[in-house]
Amino acid sequence: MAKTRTPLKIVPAVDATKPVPVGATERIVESITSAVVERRLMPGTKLSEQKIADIFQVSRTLVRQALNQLSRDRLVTLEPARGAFVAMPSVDEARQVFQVRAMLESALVRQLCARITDKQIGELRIHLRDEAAAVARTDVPGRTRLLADFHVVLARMLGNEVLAQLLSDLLSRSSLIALMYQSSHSAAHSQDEHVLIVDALEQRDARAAARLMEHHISAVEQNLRLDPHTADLSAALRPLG
Amino acid sequence: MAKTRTPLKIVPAVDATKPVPVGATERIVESITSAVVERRLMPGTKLSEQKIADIFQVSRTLVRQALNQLSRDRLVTLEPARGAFVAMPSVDEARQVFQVRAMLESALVRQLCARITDKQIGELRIHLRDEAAAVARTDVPGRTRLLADFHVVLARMLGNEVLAQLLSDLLSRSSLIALMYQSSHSAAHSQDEHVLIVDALEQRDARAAARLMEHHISAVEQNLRLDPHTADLSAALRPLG
DNA sequence: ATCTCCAAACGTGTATACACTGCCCAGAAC
DNA sequence: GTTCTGGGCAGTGTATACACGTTTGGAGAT
Repeated sequence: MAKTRTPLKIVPAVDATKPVPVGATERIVESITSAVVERRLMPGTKLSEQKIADIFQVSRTLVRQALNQLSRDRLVTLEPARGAFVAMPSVDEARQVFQVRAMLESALVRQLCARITDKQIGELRIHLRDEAAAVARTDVPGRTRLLADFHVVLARMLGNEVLAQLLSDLLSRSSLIALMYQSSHSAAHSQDEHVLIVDALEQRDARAAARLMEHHISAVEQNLRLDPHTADLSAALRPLG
Repeated sequence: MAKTRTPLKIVPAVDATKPVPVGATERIVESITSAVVERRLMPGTKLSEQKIADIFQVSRTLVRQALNQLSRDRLVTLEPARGAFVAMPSVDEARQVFQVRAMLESALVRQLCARITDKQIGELRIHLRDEAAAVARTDVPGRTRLLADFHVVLARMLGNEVLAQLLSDLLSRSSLIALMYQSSHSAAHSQDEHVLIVDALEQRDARAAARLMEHHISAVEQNLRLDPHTADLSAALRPLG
């Protein structure tokens, strides 16, 4: 294994999709989060403080702050006196994340049916169109972000920022999980299910929307390589760092 | 207003109820969290880095780490170049927290009915007894903690640590909210409702358990001084720091 | 040739130093 | 008397220094 190739594909946040963070710490957090979600950083990768500090031209102090935040988001794990690594969520943790998502999001769409406006339906249709486009052109980072954002957009439509924030965290973790236990659930399939959910919302059918959402999340989870040869996989991935 | 009285009633974590944290940062986080939950720190109180550092006999570095963590938990707010303050959740935020709790916890008890064991019912009964005892002897910190822990214990019984962690955060925030918008919902009343929920769990009546839990959370929320003269109250509390 | 042990280097954990921002109050102008 | 201005001070924001634990590479012995 060539040790000389650059292990860190973190670029100082030239991400135009989000409002550019002003604080140095936030910029680092955003960059690493993006790098993980967009599959440029593999689980288990060591995140050396000094290397990151050099990349961002700041001192280790700010890097440590960023890594601490990321560890609270469960995107990186901090091993005492050993360093920070991109998290490797266990199978149990993966299942638990999806269980919580199912709880939250089925309740979310159920309540959303009662108060969603036609204008909001229109916004969702636009989002679905963007998703389909990203899927069609095989834009992996773009489609990953859009498919995740769909769920956050729903939360925002409830007008509940607390919920939106929570779901945002859970979706980042879901991305990491999907990355680790490579999903066989095609993006196209996910996108189809999103359409069905919006259809149910448009018809104000709370029961159907909740059922479809639960089915969607369950489908994504079932298509992870969790249940089968999980021991093999995690063992195979262990010495990857 | 006497400016000379000590504003910080933080004691270096001699809390025997939880497994004592080993790390210095964790100890500080735990102490401040306890102080807030147990009503020894009022919302809006300034948390000076140097003063806290003196109390815990550590450098500002570790205090900053702790304050950063606490700000992520929304228990303190960090105002740039001004300092850290005990958070003052807005009315909107309060409602949103309770809405999310209702979503999570109704789903929680619904699923718990299917798999709860008699042994776990027994553990819950013991917890209820402790609650009742704390209420009876008017042990405000103790009863507050026990009434909140009830919900976390339920989450743990589902075997979902992710959910338990999430709920733990939401309950800390709920405590802060209850402290700020002084609840008229008596602890005794809350305790009674906990008993009813366990009764429903014992009978494996998912529908009833969910309904009771939603009612319970709604009751706590309704008894906050949110809806009425909210403008007056928040204005009155503003210059408290 | 392989294993063990020691030492040096690397990297993290904590403390300290310094710069800079916002706040408070004194003093002057109106 | 009120208001605006400027300087000093307290406190945060970032960087740097140092101590300690971990890892790694090699020398020696079996």
